[in-house]
Amino acid sequence: MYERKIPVDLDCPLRLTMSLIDSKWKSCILDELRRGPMRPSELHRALPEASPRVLDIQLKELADDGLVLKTIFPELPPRSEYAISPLGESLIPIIDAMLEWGERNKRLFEAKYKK
Amino acid sequence: MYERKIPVDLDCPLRLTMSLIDSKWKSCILDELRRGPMRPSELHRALPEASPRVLDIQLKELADDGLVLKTIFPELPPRSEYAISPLGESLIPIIDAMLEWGERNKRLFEAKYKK
DNA sequence: CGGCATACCGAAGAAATTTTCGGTACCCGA
DNA sequence: TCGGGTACCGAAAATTTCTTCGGTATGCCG
Repeated sequence: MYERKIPVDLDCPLRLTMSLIDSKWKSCILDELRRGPMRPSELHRALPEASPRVLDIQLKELADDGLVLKTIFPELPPRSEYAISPLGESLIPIIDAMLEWGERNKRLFEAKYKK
Repeated sequence: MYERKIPVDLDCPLRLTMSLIDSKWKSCILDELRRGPMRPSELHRALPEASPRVLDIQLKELADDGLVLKTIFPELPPRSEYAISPLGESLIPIIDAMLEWGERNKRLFEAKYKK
C-alpha cells in the first residue's frame, strides 16, 4: 500500500490546498471528472500522457482526501467509477481560475518556452 | 546554472498555470510578496521551513517567468529586492481562493491527518 | 582579526514523485 | 487457446525536487 509521504500541511491554508492538488495530474483529473463520473480506463484515455499507474495512485489519494467518490459495481468483469464529490466541486472555481489564467497568458510563455 | 527540468506545459492551460506555482514554496513566496517588496533575507525569515537555497532558486524562476521583479541596488554590502509583478498580481485571486478554501476546510483534514 | 551579515552559486546527496514493468483475477470473442 | 479487455497492486528504476554543505565576494562591529 502506498503511503502519502508528505501529509497535507495543516498550518498554512495555502499549502494545505496546494498539497491536495499539486501533484502532476490531480488538477487534470478533477477537471475531467467535473463533466461527469468516469471509469479508470476512460480517464487513462482522456489523459494519455499520464502513466496509468500514477492515475490509479492519485485517484486513490483524491478519494482518501474526500475530493472524489469511488463506486465499485459488483460485476464481472469489474467496473468502477469515480465522481467528483461536493468537496471536490468546491475546488472547481480554483480550477476554473487557473484554466482562465493559463488561457489568457499562454502566449507569453509560448514565446518564452517556444520549441 | 540551474535549468528548469520540466518546462511549462503549453498545451494545457491548467497545467501551464500549475507549473508556474506548484513547486513547494512558490505560492507562499507570492503570498508574501503581495504585501510589498521583500529582500531575500526577509523572505528566508518569513518562510523559515524552506531552505534558503530553494528560495533563491524559486525566486529566480519566478523572476524568469515574469511573476516577480528583481531590483539590485548597487550598494555594498549587496542589497536586492523582489516585488510581485503585474503578471504575478493577476495570480493573487487564485492564491486567495486557495487560502479561503484551506481556511474553510482545514478542520476536515485536521481530523484526517491529526498528529 | 574573527565573527557575522548581505546575496548568490555549484555540487552532492537525500527525498519525493513518476514511470516502467511485472503480477493478480476475471470475462469475452475469434 | 490466444489476445484483448476490465481494475488493481507491488517493486524497481528513472526522474525531479529539495536539502545540505561548501564556496565566491564585500562590509561592519567588537
